[in-house]
Amino acid sequence: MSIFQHIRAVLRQKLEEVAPQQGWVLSEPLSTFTVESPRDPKHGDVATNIAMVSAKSIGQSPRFIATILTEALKSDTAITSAEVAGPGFINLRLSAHVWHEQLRTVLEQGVHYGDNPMGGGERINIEYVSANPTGPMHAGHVRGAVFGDALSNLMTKAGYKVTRRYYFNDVGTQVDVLARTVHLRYRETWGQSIGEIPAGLYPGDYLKPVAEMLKDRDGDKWLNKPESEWLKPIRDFAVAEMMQDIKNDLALIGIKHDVFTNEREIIENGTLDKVFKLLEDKGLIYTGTLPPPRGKEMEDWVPEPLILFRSSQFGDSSDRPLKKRDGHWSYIMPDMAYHYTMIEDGYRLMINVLGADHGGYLERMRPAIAALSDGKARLDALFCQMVKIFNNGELVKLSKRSGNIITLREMVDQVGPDSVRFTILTRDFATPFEFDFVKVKEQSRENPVFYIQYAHARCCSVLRQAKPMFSDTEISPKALMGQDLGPLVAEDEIALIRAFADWPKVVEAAAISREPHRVSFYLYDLASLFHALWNKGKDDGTLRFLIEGNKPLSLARLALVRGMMAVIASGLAVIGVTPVEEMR
RNA sequence: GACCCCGUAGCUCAGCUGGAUAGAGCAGUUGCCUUCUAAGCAACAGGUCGGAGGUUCGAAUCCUCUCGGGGUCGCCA
Repeated sequence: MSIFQHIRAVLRQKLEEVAPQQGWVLSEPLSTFTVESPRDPKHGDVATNIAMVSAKSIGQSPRFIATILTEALKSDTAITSAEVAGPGFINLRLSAHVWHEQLRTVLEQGVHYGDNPMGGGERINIEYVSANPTGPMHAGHVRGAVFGDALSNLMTKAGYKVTRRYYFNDVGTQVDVLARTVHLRYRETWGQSIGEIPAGLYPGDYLKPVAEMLKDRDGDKWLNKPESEWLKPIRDFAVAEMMQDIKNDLALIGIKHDVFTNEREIIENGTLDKVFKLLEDKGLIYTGTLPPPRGKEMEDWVPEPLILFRSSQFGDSSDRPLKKRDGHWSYIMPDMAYHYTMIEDGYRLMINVLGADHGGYLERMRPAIAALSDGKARLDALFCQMVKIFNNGELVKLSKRSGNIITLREMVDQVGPDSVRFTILTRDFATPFEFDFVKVKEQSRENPVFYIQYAHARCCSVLRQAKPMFSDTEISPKALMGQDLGPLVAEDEIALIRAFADWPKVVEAAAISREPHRVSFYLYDLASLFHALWNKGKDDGTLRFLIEGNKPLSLARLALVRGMMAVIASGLAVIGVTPVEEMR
């Protein structure tokens, strides 16, 4: 049980004890009060607003209730002082012993410290990136990619069994355009003059290597053949190559998916037909004509009867066509089948990380999932807001059409993977993100991520110093757990342990709100406490971690250093950054 | 016509499900390396939290309205 849970239980118990004596009637069960470590250390180790929250139902002033409670609390052995403050807060100080036990817990659990059981081992699916294989990873993909990856780490830490999934469309217009462009580049490799890339095909040079590989594999086989013969084989080849490129690019920032699901397979293995039949059997499909969309000029709008899904029965603003006028499936049909495979597989929660430009997706897909799972499965979408790229204050217009893109590879080459990840993960995903290439490059050496890594490196440095000092003593975390931690009494030392105690709460809150950036800020604050402590040791020799001739104190402080390393490592694992042993 | 996101220091952003004097980094000013790595520390300066109402012990946070910026509203993906 964590310190906060313990205090919580004590508070509730004391209140229930005191209430009958005072003639208070507790009309509702108390659960909304908070128990937290206050920002201002003057406010004690732990603060609670229980008196203020319960004031109304009790019918007494918050300060009066708080005064009664503080008297009762003083009998608890973990609590050394309790006082009323401000409008009715109760500020508690806890015995050093409580904090020493907390540190032992950290040492015992290591990188698993902060793991939370809230997920209960439930399998969830997190889909992210999911760019179609028609071009390289670029700046626009990076945010969702890093966010999705960190969210997966976070949810794993919070006790979920996460499948990291990439879903891509390898059917339809886009991949046909890909194939045609590759064929053009292929002709180019044979010395044919192709001129400018025609409008409608993909510009940029990135398909040249693909064409070269095609030439190596197939020779001149497709040179003078009609499109009907080469379209399919070249498409399959190009899609496979592009997916490989994407995987390689993602690996540059440490991203690896567990499962790749593609549209073609879902169509070819009959899942799509099965889903269609299923909806038909449920009476959710009919033929009808939709009104033209609102608020948008539609020049080519032709009212025509189409096969529709009754999604308005499930909260959608309109029914949705499953087939286009030309008879092909509309994109939502394979997507519905894709989600059906996951429902069949037992997933009840699916999280999709999308760009803000996919705003309408959730409204369309949720009804289908409700229908296909009889309301048992749920899709959540997290919309990462747009990334605007600036170059020294000037907005860079990115467009795939003109071939003006900044690739993921360029970003990583110039800024480094850790800085890229950390910069993205110090923003709420819902906040529009301005990424100034020049500034981030300039600041890459002073990126806050190094501040955190530096704290870890300093810990390692202390350990290196300690080894010769204590050549006869084991200084592993497990061994240090058994040390007497009594010498840890300094205010700043206890403050650090207090911060350790916050970590599990940060994990939980971040997981509930799906906000991995909270982890970044927590780690930064933690590192700040450590650096301050370190520098105090420079001013005052008695505060150094290792004190020559005082082994009990040094070993106790080594335990603190080990604890720091464990929490930093535990947090950086969520961010996806490796803790370093030294800064170079 | 409807929906979503954002508006906090000169700049980039935090502010945990309503809490105590609104925070950090960068930029600016000033100190600190004979001592575990100065990629660090300490301090100064910088704000009508877009605006107006409301809810209550208490609002940057919740509600309504409003202004500004971005996104979406297709049989496109």
